[in-house]
Amino acid sequence: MYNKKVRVRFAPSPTGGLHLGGVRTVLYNYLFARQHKGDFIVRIEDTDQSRYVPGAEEYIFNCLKWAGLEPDESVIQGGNYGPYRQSERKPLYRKYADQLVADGHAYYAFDTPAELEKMRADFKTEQNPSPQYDRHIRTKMRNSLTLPQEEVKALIASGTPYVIRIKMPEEQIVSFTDMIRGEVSFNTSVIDDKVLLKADGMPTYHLAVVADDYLMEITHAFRGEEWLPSSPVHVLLWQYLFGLDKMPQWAHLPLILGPNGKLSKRDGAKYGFPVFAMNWTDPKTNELTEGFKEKGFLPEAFINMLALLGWNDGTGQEIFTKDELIEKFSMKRVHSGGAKFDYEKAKWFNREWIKQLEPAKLREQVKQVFAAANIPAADDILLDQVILLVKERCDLLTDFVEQAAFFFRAPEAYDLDAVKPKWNENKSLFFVEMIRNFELAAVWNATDLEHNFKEIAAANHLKPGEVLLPFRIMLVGGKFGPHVFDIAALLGRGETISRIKHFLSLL
RNA sequence: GGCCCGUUGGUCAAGGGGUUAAGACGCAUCCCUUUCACGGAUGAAUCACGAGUUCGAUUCUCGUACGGGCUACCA
Repeated sequence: MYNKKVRVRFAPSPTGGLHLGGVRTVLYNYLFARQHKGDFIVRIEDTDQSRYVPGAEEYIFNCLKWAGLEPDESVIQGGNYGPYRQSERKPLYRKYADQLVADGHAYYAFDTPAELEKMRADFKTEQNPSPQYDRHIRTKMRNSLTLPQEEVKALIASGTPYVIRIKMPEEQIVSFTDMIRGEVSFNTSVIDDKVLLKADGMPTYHLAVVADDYLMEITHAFRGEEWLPSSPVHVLLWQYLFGLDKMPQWAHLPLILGPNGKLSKRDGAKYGFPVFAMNWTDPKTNELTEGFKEKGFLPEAFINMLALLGWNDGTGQEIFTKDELIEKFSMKRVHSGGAKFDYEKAKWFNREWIKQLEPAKLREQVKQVFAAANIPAADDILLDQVILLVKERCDLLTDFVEQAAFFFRAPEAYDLDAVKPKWNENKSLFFVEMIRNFELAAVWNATDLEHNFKEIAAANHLKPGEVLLPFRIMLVGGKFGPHVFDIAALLGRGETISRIKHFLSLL
């Protein structure tokens, strides 16, 4: 299908938590690479040194590892196209910027931040609330287009800080074919002269993404829709530097929206659902933002849910394994419109995955959740039986605590209100007799337990319903859980009897 | 303000000239279950609006409205 080996990249900026949309971008990259037997690269876009956040890079890789979307090449795996951190590639970019200047596609600009600020203030009107450094303004600024050549040379020689800006051509239509939305075009007259190389010698995203995609032989570039407005800059740079025929195919992914528009970090706290893949603690403020992992999501469910947020295979199938996604994913079937994230649906995906996964596949994750809640569950065989019994009533892995804690320790509280009002001497006598019966029972399984229980109830002129709920509360503490005799069977004779005795003493 | 992208039930969405406009989540009712769930059944609920093209537009074109994104020496 493609004559070159497919190479895609995810290029995060390590400035904080990894958001839903980011993981979905990773996913689509990953699926596309796997489907085409290509390479998936992670390149760290850390050209803004002022936004450096310690730990963010490591955090991103931890998230990818958890989600099962690990790259083939990155700062971790290495590769033949390194370094994979743009800050370490700094010397590479300058020559491209210089070449653009030499070819007349870019120029030096000496305006200080204060001067730029003044420009924006001076030219700001109601009609134009955010003036651009564009073809009109650049004639009024201090740059190599307006200054005499000697002065430019002198300024550079004296070490005056400067940036290199692209010189946007006039009245040119720049267009390209986006894999998701078809042909997209822009008029260069309304685009400003973006900075390509900053005063500190670092490239901006615009230069870096083009140079690195070229150097790393990227064939397909997928990124969020928020990049669409700057894509003409990138197309022009490709044209000037490397030729349009070498440019990767672009796909601008639709945005994932929150309940009130763009999904922001704050939405998580506000609406009670996570936005990050994993817990993220801001090193400056120490503020913790909860992640899907810690909230109790399975990675299988998480990527399944993300894959369907903007894509579907057209058949109505919603539950997909990673391998199925690799086989069936298609960029052409990705929606062009943004999708509002629905936490209820996300939980449904998780519930489906919990239901269909074998207890052994759930065991380690349930153990972690139990450990965090101080629930002693050392016996794997017992744990697997418990998981099997309760998993269909769990949306999240953390629900296992509530649903299964009573298997491992006696209830801390009892729903006495559900029992007391209807309690009587007859019921007390029944349970005393049940204790005797349990003590003498030859076998201990759910079927026989239930049989005996009902028989004795009948002999005591009690309807099963009158004593079933009290029995449940004795064992569980509340009105929930699997079939009560399954619980008793798993709890064992000693524990069952002891819980009945304890409860009777409370009445 | 300008530019760009988008718009099928509350949400995710199939369908791309003629359909009773799929399906899923959620919601409601019922069945199953002497708990809570699972499961099953049923139901309410959708083509933003206006023109045009056409014998016929949810589907194609153009406007309008609405939503979103971008508009930094951030990515």
